[in-house]
Amino acid sequence: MTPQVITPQQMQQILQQQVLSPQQLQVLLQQQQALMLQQQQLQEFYKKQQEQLQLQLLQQQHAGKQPKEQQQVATQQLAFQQQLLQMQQLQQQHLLSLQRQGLLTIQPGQPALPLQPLAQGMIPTELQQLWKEVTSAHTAEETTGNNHSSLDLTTTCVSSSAPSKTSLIMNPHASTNGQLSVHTPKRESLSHEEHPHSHPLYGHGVCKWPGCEAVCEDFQSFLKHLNSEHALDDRSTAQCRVQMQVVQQLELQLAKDKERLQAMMTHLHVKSTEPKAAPQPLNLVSSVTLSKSASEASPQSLPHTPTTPTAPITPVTQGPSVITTTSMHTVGPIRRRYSDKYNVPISSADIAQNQEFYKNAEVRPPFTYASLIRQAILESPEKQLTLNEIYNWFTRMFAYFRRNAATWKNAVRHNLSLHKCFVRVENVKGAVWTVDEVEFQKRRPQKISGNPSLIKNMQSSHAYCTPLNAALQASMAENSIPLYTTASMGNPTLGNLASAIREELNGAMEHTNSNESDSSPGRSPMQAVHPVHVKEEPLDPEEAEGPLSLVTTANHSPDFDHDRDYEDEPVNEDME
DNA sequence: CGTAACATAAACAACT
DNA sequence: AAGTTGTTTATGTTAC
Repeated sequence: MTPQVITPQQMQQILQQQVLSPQQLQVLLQQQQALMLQQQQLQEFYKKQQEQLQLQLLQQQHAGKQPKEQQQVATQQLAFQQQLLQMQQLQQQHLLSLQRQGLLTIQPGQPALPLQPLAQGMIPTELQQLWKEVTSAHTAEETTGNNHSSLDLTTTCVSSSAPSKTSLIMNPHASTNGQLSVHTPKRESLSHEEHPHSHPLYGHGVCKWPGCEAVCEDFQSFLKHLNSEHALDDRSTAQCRVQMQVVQQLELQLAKDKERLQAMMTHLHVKSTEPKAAPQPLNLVSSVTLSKSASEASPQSLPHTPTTPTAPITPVTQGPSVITTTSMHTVGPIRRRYSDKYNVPISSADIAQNQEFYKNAEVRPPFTYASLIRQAILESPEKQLTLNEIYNWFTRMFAYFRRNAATWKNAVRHNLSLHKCFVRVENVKGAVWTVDEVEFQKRRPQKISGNPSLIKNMQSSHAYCTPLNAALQASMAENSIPLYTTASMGNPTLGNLASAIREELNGAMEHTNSNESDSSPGRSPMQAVHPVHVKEEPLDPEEAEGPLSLVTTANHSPDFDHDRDYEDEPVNEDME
């Protein structure tokens, strides 16, 4: 199983050279919309057929179930399914073409993970750089009215959260399918070519910048507004980023719906025409470049093999199970080395979400050893693990750590010893390691480079604002905290985004809290263990400091079976 | 450029 | 004796 992942480098390439180009973004959006339309047509078509079938079945029943008629129905069904498949193949071709253009970065069934670095992996400065490029290109083309429809997408997206009666027929969880065809992209694109005064961010006298909706009497005033209100600043940059993620979200949604369709057809016994057994991996490279050890460890992972079985994680299909695999202890800092540029902070939700991915793909997790160790310990029922149990957690949860055992085990031990936040507790049978949460939080780096005040304002409001707004605001606020694309969950889209964002925001708050409270007293009393061996520490005067909220907020997803088989089945560690 | 955080390697001791 | 566990030192990388 060769993980199909985009290397960070590729991501950046894509980001810098392709995705963010206004023209290409436009193309992407158009195609996206076209796809959505297709999807809807497909579904409607499907629905009709379904109704017909049912009708016929009913008639048959009344007529007394003659085998002949049943045969007829069967053939009809087959024909129908073939049609469906044809359409789907069309769609797939479309997707493939998108990929070839570098515009589409995901595949149905593709892991969510590779996407995240794409969106998240931009540090503010990079983003600004990119944004500069975009805006310069944008202004250059503004007169020709070229790029467009970002908000269309947004609105489309929003509307998609309404339940679709179409999909309800087959799947109560289906929520987005039929609703996406709000626009006819062709018309829009045409009008853009022809009317220099049309602008993707301007429509119906309103600025369509996400979250803006300022009324602009004419195009001129709109331009003025655009330049004044949406100039290059942190906010706009963040909003742009959010928009990217909205797009990604939609892509994921599409992938998911396709898969759903697949399942539906499968359910209806369409085994004959076996469509796509495996989603074609796009020409992604497994991210072996994440570290040198990884590259030497897995020399086999080469791209260009579209035959590779499906990517290990398909959170798209996995539903909530993927997410619930970890309680939401906020994972700490992220690894910096090698690829840190491309994956800035990732929340615990990320770790949870991508668990399936890391379990199977030999990709180096972007988290620090300390974070992982802590995660392992916190996941345990007793909040304590022996060294060996920690090892086992590593190997169980991360394919990457099934190699080079000597190296990373040493690192684990080293981290355990080095960091004050890990406390060794003598037990009846040996010693276990626990986490001093306060220490851990203390240790967390100041990842928030943006304006913390904004975040604060955010917190009060984020809970109830619309998901998209939440996304925007959150992104505005964080600047360095990613909104990850929620690729999983049965009923995804914005709701998930919202929760994801909430999660992120909490993370953000934690960051700020821990920063701010660095000088404030109040240590968490939660340390119930009795460290036998206390590490010498400088005993800073400000040592007493404890963001209590950190501890309490670290509990987002209670419905997690903590120790589902986590008890150390001896894992095959070094399998090299 | 200095510093902090991190990864990695390795020496070494204590223990099993 | 060999492996495990834990501590410590050293060095290099990266971000800030």
